[in-house]
Amino acid sequence: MKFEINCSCLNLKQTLFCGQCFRFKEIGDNMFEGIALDKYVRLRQLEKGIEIETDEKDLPFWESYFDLELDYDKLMESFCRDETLKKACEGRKIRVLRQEPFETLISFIISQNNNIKRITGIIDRLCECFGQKIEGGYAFPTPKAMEKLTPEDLAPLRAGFRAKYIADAVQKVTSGKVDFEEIQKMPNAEAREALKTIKGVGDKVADCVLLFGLHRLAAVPKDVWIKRINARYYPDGYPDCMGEYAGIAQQYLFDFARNDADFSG
DNA sequence: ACCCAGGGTAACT
DNA sequence: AGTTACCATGGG
Repeated sequence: MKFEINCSCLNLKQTLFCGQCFRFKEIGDNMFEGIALDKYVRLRQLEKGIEIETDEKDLPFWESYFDLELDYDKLMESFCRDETLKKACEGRKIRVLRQEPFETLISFIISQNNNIKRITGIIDRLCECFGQKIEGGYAFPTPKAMEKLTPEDLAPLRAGFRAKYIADAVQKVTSGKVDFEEIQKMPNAEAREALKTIKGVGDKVADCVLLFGLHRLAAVPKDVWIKRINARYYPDGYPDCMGEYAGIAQQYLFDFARNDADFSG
């Protein structure tokens, strides 16, 4: 069934392809399809919102996924008090999605020292090999479905040295040593340390899981692009207007750095 | 052939 | 505490 949703600040193309999620494709003019966890969806960009094509029972899932409750107009107004951030927000309507923690963890372990195109390919193969077949493709594999996998079993993914990290992450999650419900109760610094007990998870990947998987909007993953932004524009730290939403600001700065800002010199 | 990619680890000073 | 080689793979 198709549902029209009115909402501000949601450009699908920008939101789905800004490096926070890896399972969507553009299938036509302003048309997209993809899978999150075990749910397939088709999306269309409207002038003042989006059209969601999905089973009626899954509509609340997708409304939550796009975090439609959060007032981005108010946020943008605040961000624009900073000159650099104002430039970064110009022409961008990106929402930070509410993704599932395990899928986010595995995805961003794969992301380390890697590029978005290849990350997407590895995740595609992961889902085809170990995920359940569903309408439109393959679900992201559950921790249980991956429980016994060794790094050798993961060889078909061609994830390179990250295979052993994936295996350790699965082991920590299935054993309960890493428990997302417990981590969600912790303050940011403590939650980050808990995630870092996983092999191959450092500050950056942990912050990605906090921001994209646990919706901790103050978390700022510092990848190479954000480091360039920080060195040039924020050598003395971030302005107050980012506040508790610095993670969202970060997503605009990241896309700005990759597409608009000139870092040639 | 060389360099880089939404980094982290281990082994050094 | 701060640097550095190395880790697989694929694209420019």
